[in-house]
Amino acid sequence: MVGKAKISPREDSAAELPAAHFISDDGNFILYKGDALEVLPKIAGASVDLIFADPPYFLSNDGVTCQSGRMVSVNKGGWDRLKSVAAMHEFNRAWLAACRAALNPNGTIWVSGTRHVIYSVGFAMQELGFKLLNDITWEKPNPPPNLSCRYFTHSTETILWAARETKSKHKFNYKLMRANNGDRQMKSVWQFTAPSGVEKQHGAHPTQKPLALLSRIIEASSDAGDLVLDPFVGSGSTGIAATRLKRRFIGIDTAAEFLDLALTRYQAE
Amino acid sequence: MVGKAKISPREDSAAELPAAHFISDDGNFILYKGDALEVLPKIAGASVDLIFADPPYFLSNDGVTCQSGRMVSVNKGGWDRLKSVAAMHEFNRAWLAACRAALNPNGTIWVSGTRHVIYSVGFAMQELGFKLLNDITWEKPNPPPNLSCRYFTHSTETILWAARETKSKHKFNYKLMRANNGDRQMKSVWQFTAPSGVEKQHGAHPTQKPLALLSRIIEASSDAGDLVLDPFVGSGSTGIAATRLKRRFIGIDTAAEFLDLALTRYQAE
DNA sequence: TATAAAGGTGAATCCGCAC
DNA sequence: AGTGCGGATTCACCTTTAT
Repeated sequence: MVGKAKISPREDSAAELPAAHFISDDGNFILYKGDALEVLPKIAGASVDLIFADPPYFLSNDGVTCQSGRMVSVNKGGWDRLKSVAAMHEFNRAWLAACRAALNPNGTIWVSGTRHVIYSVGFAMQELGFKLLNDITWEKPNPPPNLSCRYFTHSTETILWAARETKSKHKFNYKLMRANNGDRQMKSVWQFTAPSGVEKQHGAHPTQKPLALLSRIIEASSDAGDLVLDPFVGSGSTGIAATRLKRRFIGIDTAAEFLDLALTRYQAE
Repeated sequence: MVGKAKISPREDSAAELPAAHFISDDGNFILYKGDALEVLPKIAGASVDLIFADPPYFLSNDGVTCQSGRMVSVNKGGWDRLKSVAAMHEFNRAWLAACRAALNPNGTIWVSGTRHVIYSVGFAMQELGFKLLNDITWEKPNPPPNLSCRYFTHSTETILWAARETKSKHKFNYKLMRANNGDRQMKSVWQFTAPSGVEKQHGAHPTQKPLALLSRIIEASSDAGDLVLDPFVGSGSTGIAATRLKRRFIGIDTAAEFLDLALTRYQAE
C-alpha cells in the first residue's frame, strides 16, 4: 500500500454504506454493484482524485428516456429521436454531477466516447462548471474499414479531460509525459491500437480500452496512493491499470457480469 | 460558370433581399454584410448544397449573453460563467437552425471549432435533428507549444460533418477521397499545417484555415456548380477554395473588414 | 536567432463591502 | 473613519516549439 490511508466510508454516511460486491484484502480495490448515481453519494464524499468514465451510448434503441438519472427504454409509440437526445443529455448531466460531487476540489475526470455521446457529455461538463483541460483524440491506426463507403473511416474516440472547476489546481505530471514522448511535450493526439486477443482473454466488452491508454491517463493525472474511480466498470481495465500503478480503486457497475469480469482480471494479476 | 443557374434570390422574398456587399461579374461569388441569422432567411431559401462554418468563440469576455440569436457582452455585475455557457449554446442553436433551413434536404454542413465551442455545437446539431456523419480531427503537426506545461499540447481542431436530417442522402465523393489518399479509404484524422506567412499575406484572422483543408471538405461533399455558403467568412478561405473548385459561393459576416479581406483575396485569384 | 502562439500562472494590487 | 477580508483585475514572467 502506498501513501495514503485505506479507502474508508464517510463518517456521516456509514450507516447507509452499500455492501461492496468485492473488497480486496488490502482494501485498495473495491467494486460496488449499482447505479453510479445512487452509489456515489454514499461512498466517496469529496475524496476522489481521479475519475475515468466510459459511459454507455444507448445506440441500439431509439426509444429511450431518462427517469431520475437512469435510462429506461420506452414504447416507441409517440416517441421520437429528439426526445432521446434530450434523455441522453439528462442522463449525462446526472451522472456527471454525481461524479463532480465525489471529486476533491483539485480532482480531474476523464470521459471517453464517440460522436454519439461526446458532444452531450462535453457540453454537460461545461454546464455543470467543469473546466475542460484537453480534448484528447485517441487515434486507432487499425480502425474497422467503412463498408458503406459513404463516410470517412471513423478512426478515433474522443477523451475529454476536465477539472472540477475553474479554480482547480489540477495535477499534471508534465515531466513524466514529456519523458515518455522523447523529451518533447506530449500532444493531444494519442495513437493506440484497439485491444484484441490477449487483452480480451477474460471476456468481452464492446468498448474495452487498451491498458496502455488507461495507464497514460492515470500516470498523467494522479500519483501513487491516489484514489481512482470508474463509474462504468465494463471490462475493468481502469482498475487493472490503477492497481498496477499503485493507485487505490473503486469501481461501480450495474451489471454483475461486468463486475465479475473485472474481478477475474484483477485476481489474475 | 459551371452546371447550374446563377445564384438568384428567392422569388417570395426578393422584396426584402439585402444589398450585397459584393457580387462578382459572373454572379457566382457574393458577400453579404450582416448577421447570418438575419441574412440567411432572406437569401438562400432551401437551396444551399454545402455549408462551412467557423463560428466565433467569445473567449475574451466572460460576461456574454445571447439576445435573439446575437451575442452581446454584458456588465459583469451579477453575471457568471454558467450563464455564458447557456448563452453560447443559445447562439449556436440559433445560427445552426438558420443554416439548417437554408440547406437543401440532402445538403450537409461542416463546422469547425476547439473545445471551447465544439461540444455546444455538436450537441445543438443533435438537438436540431442534424445527423452527425463524421467528427474529423484536424491534426496540426506544428501546433503552438503549451507554455504553461499544465496540459497536453492542444494540437487539434474538431470539424463536424452533418447531414440536414437522418433521411438525407448526403453527397460523398468517396472515390476521389480514396484516390487522394493512395487508394486507401480516407480516415477521419487529417493532417494539415496551420497557415502562416504566405497564406496570410492579405491580412490576419486568428483562426484562418488552410486552403488545402477547405478544398478537401468542398471536394468531398459537393460537385462543381453546387452552392457553398459560409456564415462566418473571416479571412475568406472558404470562398477562395470554392471558387477554385468551380463552386458558387455566398459569404456572410458582420465585420466589413473581414469581407474586404475576403474580397481582396478573391480579386487576387 | 528572433518571433509568434484566439497562453497560463500567480503575486501584487486595487476596490468595495462589512464590521 | 479605519481596518480587514474577499473578489476582481493587472502585470510580469514562465515556458516550448516550429518557422
